[in-house]
Amino acid sequence: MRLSQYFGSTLREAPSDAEVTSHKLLLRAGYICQLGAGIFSYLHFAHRSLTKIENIMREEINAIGGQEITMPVIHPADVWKETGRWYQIGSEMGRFYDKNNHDMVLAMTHEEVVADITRKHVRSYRQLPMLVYHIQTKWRDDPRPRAGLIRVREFTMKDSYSLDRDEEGLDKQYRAHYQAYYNIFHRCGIPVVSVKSDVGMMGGKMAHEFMYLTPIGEDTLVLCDSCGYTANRQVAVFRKPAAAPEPLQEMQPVETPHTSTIEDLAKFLNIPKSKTAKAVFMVATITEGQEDVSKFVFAVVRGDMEVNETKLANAVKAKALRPAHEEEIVEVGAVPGYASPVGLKDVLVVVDEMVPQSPNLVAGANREGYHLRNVNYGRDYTASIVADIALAEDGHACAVCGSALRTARGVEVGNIFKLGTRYSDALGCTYLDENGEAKPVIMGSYGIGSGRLLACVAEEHNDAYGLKLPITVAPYQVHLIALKGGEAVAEQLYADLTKAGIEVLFDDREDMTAGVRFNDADLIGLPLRVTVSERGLKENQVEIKRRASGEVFMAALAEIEARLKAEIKRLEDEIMAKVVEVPYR
RNA sequence: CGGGGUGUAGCGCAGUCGGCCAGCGCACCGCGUUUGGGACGCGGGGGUCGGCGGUUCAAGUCCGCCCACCCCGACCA
Repeated sequence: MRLSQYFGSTLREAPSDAEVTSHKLLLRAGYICQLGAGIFSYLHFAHRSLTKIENIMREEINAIGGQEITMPVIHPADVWKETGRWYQIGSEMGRFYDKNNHDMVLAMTHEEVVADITRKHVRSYRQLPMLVYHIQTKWRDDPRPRAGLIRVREFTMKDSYSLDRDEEGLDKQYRAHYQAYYNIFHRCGIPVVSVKSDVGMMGGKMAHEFMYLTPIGEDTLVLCDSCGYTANRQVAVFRKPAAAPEPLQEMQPVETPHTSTIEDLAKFLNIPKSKTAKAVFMVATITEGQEDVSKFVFAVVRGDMEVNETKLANAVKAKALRPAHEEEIVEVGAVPGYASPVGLKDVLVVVDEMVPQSPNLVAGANREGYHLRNVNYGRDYTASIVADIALAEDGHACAVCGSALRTARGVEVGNIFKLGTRYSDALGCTYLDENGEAKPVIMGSYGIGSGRLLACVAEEHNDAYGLKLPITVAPYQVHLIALKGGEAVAEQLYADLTKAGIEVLFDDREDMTAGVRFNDADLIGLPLRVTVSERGLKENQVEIKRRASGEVFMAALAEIEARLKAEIKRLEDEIMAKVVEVPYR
């Protein structure tokens, strides 16, 4: 590729819209061009990098038995109605009508379509197990696209779907993906950690997310450095400190003016926050039969903890959960700031498992300016549900080994789900087993967003001058620069090296100073730079620079092809050394 | 959806107490000089000032409505 012909251009300054590093650099280096919120064109550099990333995914998924297919981007709504997701998913789904006024859907994922193909073609246990995948455009009308390619509305995803006869088969394919995903990310040059995660809108039983750790991440992870426990904070468990047993005391009101927060209350009564009960009010949307109903949820955790809304939503099987408005709180008879379940009726009370084990807590009196001392679960009130609904925080004890947990931010670059029979049941995917008995196909689904992955690679590999892409992801291997007096030789090198199978980007632009060329090379971030100049040619040499380390050395013109091939091999070996087996957890 | 911000040339910005032809830097075009880390001189081109409506002798500037984009939150396989 000749840089003079590039469709796009480098920018000295990033557009003011861009805030995160990967976004700024990908724009400035001419990789991407934004069309609308969360909608991008991928110019040739990005296109080539994405192709490389996608080919890595192909290799790894092929290696575990995947067969590549292509499924449509536009679906008739019928299949989505059959699985119910047409009704469950809100504004995130792109919907429109075709010319006959039929409901249509822009694909946001492909479980429905895979299940449809399965019910039409899979008959016998002899056809299983099966693994199919495709690399396809998705549309998710995210409420808030952000951070360049990190969170977009239109994106390309590699998604695989496993079909199995039984749980053992599913588990095997799930674990195969687990390792294949690590391989993919390592080959792209980014470190990731896998965490246990919530199943969300996919439904199903078990899921892992693959997280690239970065402060710009929007998920919070909980990690144990001691035993390796990792989880998305949404589902993270921790060992809750047991309260010392003590005899139950008699419940009695206490006047506590201006203590509408746990902080103030603990200070006013001079007790630890763990001796109080915190009330949190939410309104849940719960599906009952065909209908969605709103339910007021009164959640109680110990005062030293926060409510985990995902855990709470799962505990009440809610489809959605939002904080209650003040009027709604008053309506059920509670007093904000001084609330407790004591004395309330006909309210869905969810209590964290720690609360019944903590005797003699201070809780609200449902009366402005008053609390109750020595409130005890079972004696003074009961709950509809007792469950783990507490949020894991920095310093909490690891549930597995007891060491202190740590939180970190991450970007979800991939996920794997054990779906089970949710889609098979809904769409009627069955096979006949050896006994001629019809059984539901067991499914799994596994996704990686390629654009988001590219953004994370850019986020990981850059410096003040620009990108420093790994050889496996960079759009070209070599950035060839001709300085004054080196033009003719550079032309020849461009032809020779390209012919030798080396991917060369040739800066053949006229009337550019050396500074501009070097700066653009640093910005675009190819792993190797070759400079041909009068100065070097006097000694029959050209200069090679390693972008990642900044090392510079001269090479004889006659040996340049061999030297570059050796450099490329070295860079590839460096990456492959990171591709190792990762213990499953 | 709630809160905040921004919209003036391809990019970054000034101009916003209403007042001539709307400016600056970079980029772009032409000529010349330069050429190992974002050169210099001379000469150019490029704007429905986000849109619509209003106030006014006069609107980039004031008022109203709308749109787009960014950030925080809600939401999110």
